[in-house]
Amino acid sequence: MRNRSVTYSAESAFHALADPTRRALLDLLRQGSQPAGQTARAFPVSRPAISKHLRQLRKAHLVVETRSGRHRLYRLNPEPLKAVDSWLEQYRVFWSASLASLKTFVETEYAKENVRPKKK
Amino acid sequence: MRNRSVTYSAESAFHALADPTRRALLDLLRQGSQPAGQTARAFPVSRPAISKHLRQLRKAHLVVETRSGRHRLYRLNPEPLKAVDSWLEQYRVFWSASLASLKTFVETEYAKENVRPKKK
DNA sequence: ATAATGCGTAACTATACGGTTACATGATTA
DNA sequence: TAATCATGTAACCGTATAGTTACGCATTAT
Repeated sequence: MRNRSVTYSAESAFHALADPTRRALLDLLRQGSQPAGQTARAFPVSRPAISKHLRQLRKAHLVVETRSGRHRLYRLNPEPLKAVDSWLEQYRVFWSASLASLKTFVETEYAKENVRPKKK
Repeated sequence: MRNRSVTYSAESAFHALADPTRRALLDLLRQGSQPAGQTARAFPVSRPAISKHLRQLRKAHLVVETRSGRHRLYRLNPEPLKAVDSWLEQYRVFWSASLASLKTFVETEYAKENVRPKKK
Protein backbone atom coordinates (compact mmCIF):
# COMPACT_ATOMS: atom_id res chain seq x y z
CA MET A 1 0.00 0.00 0.00
CA ARG A 2 2.01 2.97 -1.16
CA ASN A 3 0.87 6.55 -1.14
CA ARG A 4 -1.03 6.12 2.08
CA SER A 5 -2.85 9.31 2.95
CA VAL A 6 -2.23 10.78 6.39
CA THR A 7 -4.12 13.55 8.10
CA TYR A 8 -2.35 16.18 10.13
CA SER A 9 -3.65 18.38 12.90
CA ALA A 10 -4.56 21.93 12.07
CA GLU A 11 -2.95 22.90 15.34
CA SER A 12 0.64 22.19 14.41
CA ALA A 13 0.19 23.62 10.93
CA PHE A 14 -1.35 26.88 12.13
CA HIS A 15 1.36 27.17 14.72
CA ALA A 16 4.10 26.68 12.16
CA LEU A 17 2.54 29.16 9.77
CA ALA A 18 2.32 31.87 12.40
CA ASP A 19 5.89 32.97 11.79
CA PRO A 20 6.56 35.04 8.65
CA THR A 21 10.03 33.57 8.21
CA ARG A 22 8.63 30.07 8.17
CA ARG A 23 6.00 31.02 5.63
CA ALA A 24 8.75 32.54 3.50
CA LEU A 25 10.74 29.33 3.85
CA LEU A 26 7.83 27.35 2.51
CA ASP A 27 7.36 29.87 -0.28
CA LEU A 28 10.98 29.37 -1.21
CA LEU A 29 10.83 25.59 -1.12
CA ARG A 30 7.74 25.75 -3.24
CA GLN A 31 10.07 26.64 -6.08
CA GLY A 32 12.18 23.56 -5.50
CA SER A 33 14.08 21.60 -2.88
CA GLN A 34 17.22 23.16 -1.50
CA PRO A 35 19.99 22.32 0.94
CA ALA A 36 19.58 24.09 4.28
CA GLY A 37 22.56 26.39 3.96
CA GLN A 38 21.62 27.70 0.56
CA THR A 39 18.14 28.38 1.87
CA ALA A 40 19.52 30.24 4.86
CA ARG A 41 21.50 32.59 2.65
CA ALA A 42 18.24 33.93 1.28
CA PHE A 43 17.32 35.33 4.68
CA PRO A 44 18.61 38.22 6.75
CA VAL A 45 18.93 36.13 9.90
CA SER A 46 21.66 33.72 10.95
CA ARG A 47 21.94 30.18 9.64
CA PRO A 48 21.19 28.59 13.03
CA ALA A 49 17.98 30.61 13.19
CA ILE A 50 16.89 29.12 9.87
CA SER A 51 17.99 25.71 11.05
CA LYS A 52 15.65 26.02 14.00
CA HIS A 53 12.79 27.16 11.81
CA LEU A 54 13.39 24.18 9.56
CA ARG A 55 13.24 21.94 12.57
CA GLN A 56 9.85 23.34 13.49
CA LEU A 57 8.62 22.91 9.95
CA ARG A 58 9.90 19.34 10.11
CA LYS A 59 7.94 18.74 13.30
CA ALA A 60 4.84 20.05 11.58
CA HIS A 61 5.63 17.73 8.66
CA LEU A 62 5.57 20.71 6.32
CA VAL A 63 9.04 19.86 5.05
CA VAL A 64 10.91 16.61 4.65
CA GLU A 65 14.65 16.28 5.11
CA THR A 66 16.79 14.12 2.86
CA ARG A 67 20.46 13.66 3.65
CA SER A 68 22.84 13.57 0.78
CA GLY A 69 26.47 13.59 1.76
CA ARG A 70 27.06 16.53 4.01
CA HIS A 71 24.08 18.33 2.59
CA ARG A 72 20.52 18.12 3.80
CA LEU A 73 17.93 18.72 1.20
CA TYR A 74 14.62 20.14 2.32
CA ARG A 75 11.56 19.36 0.32
CA LEU A 76 8.14 20.92 0.75
CA ASN A 77 5.36 18.64 1.95
CA PRO A 78 2.05 20.43 1.42
CA GLU A 79 -0.07 17.69 2.99
CA PRO A 80 -0.55 19.37 6.41
CA LEU A 81 -1.84 22.46 4.67
CA LYS A 82 -4.94 20.50 3.82
CA ALA A 83 -5.90 20.74 7.48
CA VAL A 84 -5.67 24.51 7.28
CA ASP A 85 -7.66 24.48 4.09
CA SER A 86 -10.46 22.42 5.56
CA TRP A 87 -10.64 24.70 8.58
CA LEU A 88 -10.99 27.62 6.20
CA GLU A 89 -13.59 25.75 4.24
CA GLN A 90 -16.21 26.43 6.88
CA TYR A 91 -15.70 30.15 6.43
CA ARG A 92 -15.96 30.33 2.67
CA VAL A 93 -19.72 30.41 2.99
CA PHE A 94 -19.38 33.83 4.57
CA TRP A 95 -17.30 35.27 1.77
CA SER A 96 -20.22 35.93 -0.47
CA ALA A 97 -20.73 39.49 0.71
CA SER A 98 -24.47 39.81 0.34
CA LEU A 99 -25.27 36.49 1.89
CA ALA A 100 -22.91 37.19 4.75
CA SER A 101 -24.52 40.54 5.45
CA LEU A 102 -27.95 39.02 5.62
CA LYS A 103 -26.76 36.12 7.71
CA THR A 104 -24.94 38.21 10.27
CA PHE A 105 -27.81 40.67 10.44
CA VAL A 106 -30.26 37.95 11.27
CA GLU A 107 -27.94 36.36 13.76
CA THR A 108 -27.14 39.63 15.42
CA GLU A 109 -30.80 40.36 15.95
CA TYR A 110 -31.23 36.90 17.35
CA ALA A 111 -28.32 37.46 19.71
CA LYS A 112 -29.75 40.76 20.84
CA GLU A 113 -32.87 39.01 21.99
CA ASN A 114 -30.84 36.51 23.93
CA VAL A 115 -29.09 39.26 25.77
CA ARG A 116 -32.10 39.97 27.94
CA PRO A 117 -33.73 36.60 28.40
CA LYS A 118 -35.68 37.72 31.45
CA LYS A 119 -37.38 40.52 29.54
CA LYS A 120 -41.07 40.23 30.41
CA MET B 1 -19.66 53.93 -2.11
CA ARG B 2 -20.77 51.34 0.36
CA ASN B 3 -19.44 47.85 0.68
CA ARG B 4 -15.91 48.94 -0.12
CA SER B 5 -13.60 45.94 -0.28
CA VAL B 6 -10.51 46.08 1.86
CA THR B 7 -7.55 43.74 1.78
CA TYR B 8 -5.90 42.61 4.99
CA SER B 9 -2.40 41.36 5.62
CA ALA B 10 -1.88 37.64 5.88
CA GLU B 11 0.53 38.38 8.70
CA SER B 12 -2.02 39.55 11.26
CA ALA B 13 -4.48 36.87 10.27
CA PHE B 14 -1.99 34.01 10.54
CA HIS B 15 -0.85 35.37 13.85
CA ALA B 16 -4.37 35.54 15.20
CA LEU B 17 -5.17 32.03 14.01
CA ALA B 18 -2.12 30.52 15.68
CA ASP B 19 -3.92 30.22 18.99
CA PRO B 20 -6.45 27.38 19.34
CA THR B 21 -8.66 29.40 21.66
CA ARG B 22 -8.94 32.19 19.11
CA ARG B 23 -9.79 29.73 16.37
CA ALA B 24 -12.45 28.27 18.65
CA LEU B 25 -13.78 31.78 19.28
CA LEU B 26 -14.18 32.31 15.56
CA ASP B 27 -15.80 28.92 15.22
CA LEU B 28 -18.27 29.93 17.87
CA LEU B 29 -19.05 33.32 16.37
CA ARG B 30 -19.55 31.59 13.04
CA GLN B 31 -22.82 30.36 14.53
CA GLY B 32 -23.93 33.86 15.38
CA SER B 33 -22.92 37.06 17.10
CA GLN B 34 -22.67 37.02 20.85
CA PRO B 35 -21.90 39.37 23.72
CA ALA B 36 -18.41 38.91 25.13
CA GLY B 37 -19.40 37.50 28.48
CA GLN B 38 -21.67 34.84 27.07
CA THR B 39 -18.89 33.81 24.73
CA ALA B 40 -16.42 33.60 27.58
CA ARG B 41 -18.65 31.22 29.48
CA ALA B 42 -18.11 28.67 26.72
CA PHE B 43 -14.41 28.42 27.52
CA PRO B 44 -12.47 26.91 30.40
CA VAL B 45 -10.35 30.02 30.88
CA SER B 46 -11.15 33.23 32.70
CA ARG B 47 -13.25 36.00 31.18
CA PRO B 48 -10.34 38.47 31.00
CA ALA B 49 -8.38 35.90 29.03
CA ILE B 50 -11.18 35.75 26.48
CA SER B 51 -11.40 39.53 26.51
CA LYS B 52 -7.76 39.71 25.52
CA HIS B 53 -8.21 37.17 22.76
CA LEU B 54 -11.14 39.16 21.47
CA ARG B 55 -8.96 42.24 21.43
CA GLN B 56 -6.40 40.45 19.31
CA LEU B 57 -9.08 39.22 16.95
CA ARG B 58 -10.32 42.80 16.78
CA LYS B 59 -6.85 44.03 15.87
CA ALA B 60 -6.73 41.43 13.12
CA HIS B 61 -10.19 42.63 12.01
CA LEU B 62 -11.48 39.08 12.31
CA VAL B 63 -14.25 40.26 14.60
CA VAL B 64 -16.18 43.50 14.87
CA GLU B 65 -17.42 44.92 18.12
CA THR B 66 -20.81 46.57 18.44
CA ARG B 67 -21.80 48.23 21.68
CA SER B 68 -25.33 47.84 22.82
CA GLY B 69 -26.02 49.15 26.27
CA ARG B 70 -23.61 47.54 28.63
CA HIS B 71 -23.13 44.62 26.28
CA ARG B 72 -20.62 44.34 23.49
CA LEU B 73 -21.67 42.15 20.65
CA TYR B 74 -18.94 40.44 18.70
CA ARG B 75 -19.57 39.61 15.10
CA LEU B 76 -17.39 37.50 12.84
CA ASN B 77 -15.69 39.27 9.96
CA PRO B 78 -14.34 36.64 7.60
CA GLU B 79 -12.70 39.14 5.22
CA PRO B 80 -9.13 38.78 6.52
CA LEU B 81 -9.35 35.03 6.02
CA LYS B 82 -9.24 35.71 2.32
CA ALA B 83 -5.58 36.63 2.75
CA VAL B 84 -4.95 33.25 4.32
CA ASP B 85 -6.87 31.59 1.55
CA SER B 86 -4.90 33.28 -1.19
CA TRP B 87 -1.64 32.35 0.49
CA LEU B 88 -2.85 28.76 0.53
CA GLU B 89 -3.92 29.03 -3.06
CA GLN B 90 -0.33 28.80 -4.23
CA TYR B 91 0.00 25.44 -2.54
CA ARG B 92 -3.10 23.81 -3.90
CA VAL B 93 -1.21 22.96 -7.06
CA PHE B 94 0.86 20.56 -5.00
CA TRP B 95 -2.09 18.72 -3.58
CA SER B 96 -2.64 16.60 -6.61
CA ALA B 97 -0.49 13.74 -5.36
CA SER B 98 0.84 12.42 -8.63
CA LEU B 99 1.68 15.82 -10.01
CA ALA B 100 3.36 16.81 -6.79
CA SER B 101 5.48 13.68 -6.74
CA LEU B 102 6.71 14.28 -10.24
CA LYS B 103 7.29 17.94 -9.58
CA THR B 104 9.29 17.45 -6.40
CA PHE B 105 11.25 14.63 -7.96
CA VAL B 106 12.34 16.80 -10.84
CA GLU B 107 13.11 19.73 -8.60
CA THR B 108 15.05 17.61 -6.16
CA GLU B 109 17.24 16.30 -8.94
CA TYR B 110 17.74 19.83 -10.16
CA ALA B 111 18.73 20.94 -6.66
CA LYS B 112 21.19 18.09 -6.36
CA GLU B 113 23.04 19.36 -9.37
CA ASN B 114 23.19 22.82 -7.93
CA VAL B 115 24.81 21.49 -4.80
CA ARG B 116 28.13 20.97 -6.47
CA PRO B 117 28.38 23.79 -8.95
CA LYS B 118 32.15 23.44 -9.31
CA LYS B 119 31.85 19.83 -10.38
CA LYS B 120 34.21 19.36 -13.33
C1' DA C 1 46.35 13.38 7.85
C1' DT C 2 44.63 17.93 7.83
C1' DA C 3 41.78 21.53 6.49
C1' DA C 4 37.47 23.10 5.04
C1' DT C 5 32.52 22.68 4.43
C1' DG C 6 27.55 21.99 5.70
C1' DC C 7 24.63 21.77 9.24
C1' DG C 8 22.55 20.81 13.73
C1' DT C 9 22.55 21.89 18.77
C1' DA C 10 23.64 24.00 23.31
C1' DA C 11 23.60 27.93 26.01
C1' DC C 12 22.08 32.34 26.68
C1' DT C 13 19.18 36.69 26.10
C1' DA C 14 15.37 39.64 25.28
C1' DT C 15 10.79 39.82 24.19
C1' DA C 16 6.12 38.05 23.33
C1' DC C 17 2.34 35.36 25.00
C1' DG C 18 -1.43 33.38 27.63
C1' DG C 19 -3.28 33.09 31.99
C1' DT C 20 -4.65 34.99 36.62
C1' DT C 21 -6.42 38.39 40.09
C1' DA C 22 -7.60 43.09 41.24
C1' DC C 23 -9.52 47.15 39.75
C1' DA C 24 -11.94 50.92 36.79
C1' DT C 25 -15.83 52.37 34.08
C1' DG C 26 -20.18 52.86 32.11
C1' DA C 27 -25.06 51.07 31.89
C1' DT C 28 -29.02 48.98 34.17
C1' DT C 29 -31.87 47.80 38.12
C1' DA C 30 -33.81 48.40 42.66
C1' DT D 1 -28.74 57.11 44.90
C1' DA D 2 -26.96 52.71 45.73
C1' DA D 3 -26.22 48.06 44.22
C1' DT D 4 -25.45 45.11 40.34
C1' DC D 5 -23.95 43.85 35.87
C1' DA D 6 -21.02 43.58 31.52
C1' DT D 7 -16.75 44.29 30.11
C1' DG D 8 -12.10 46.16 29.38
C1' DT D 9 -7.47 47.02 31.37
C1' DA D 10 -3.41 47.01 34.53
C1' DA D 11 -0.09 44.47 36.91
C1' DC D 12 2.12 40.42 37.48
C1' DC D 13 3.91 35.58 36.48
C1' DG D 14 5.78 31.56 34.16
C1' DT D 15 6.79 29.76 29.80
C1' DA D 16 7.52 29.88 24.86
C1' DT D 17 9.80 32.01 21.03
C1' DA D 18 13.19 33.95 17.93
C1' DG D 19 17.53 35.45 17.65
C1' DT D 20 22.69 35.30 18.60
C1' DT D 21 27.40 33.15 19.30
C1' DA D 22 30.17 29.10 20.29
C1' DC D 23 30.81 24.49 19.46
C1' DG D 24 30.50 19.54 17.82
C1' DC D 25 30.27 16.17 14.17
C1' DA D 26 30.18 14.17 9.86
C1' DT D 27 31.66 14.49 5.05
C1' DT D 28 34.44 16.16 1.31
C1' DA D 29 38.58 18.33 -0.48
C1' DT D 30 43.68 19.15 -0.35
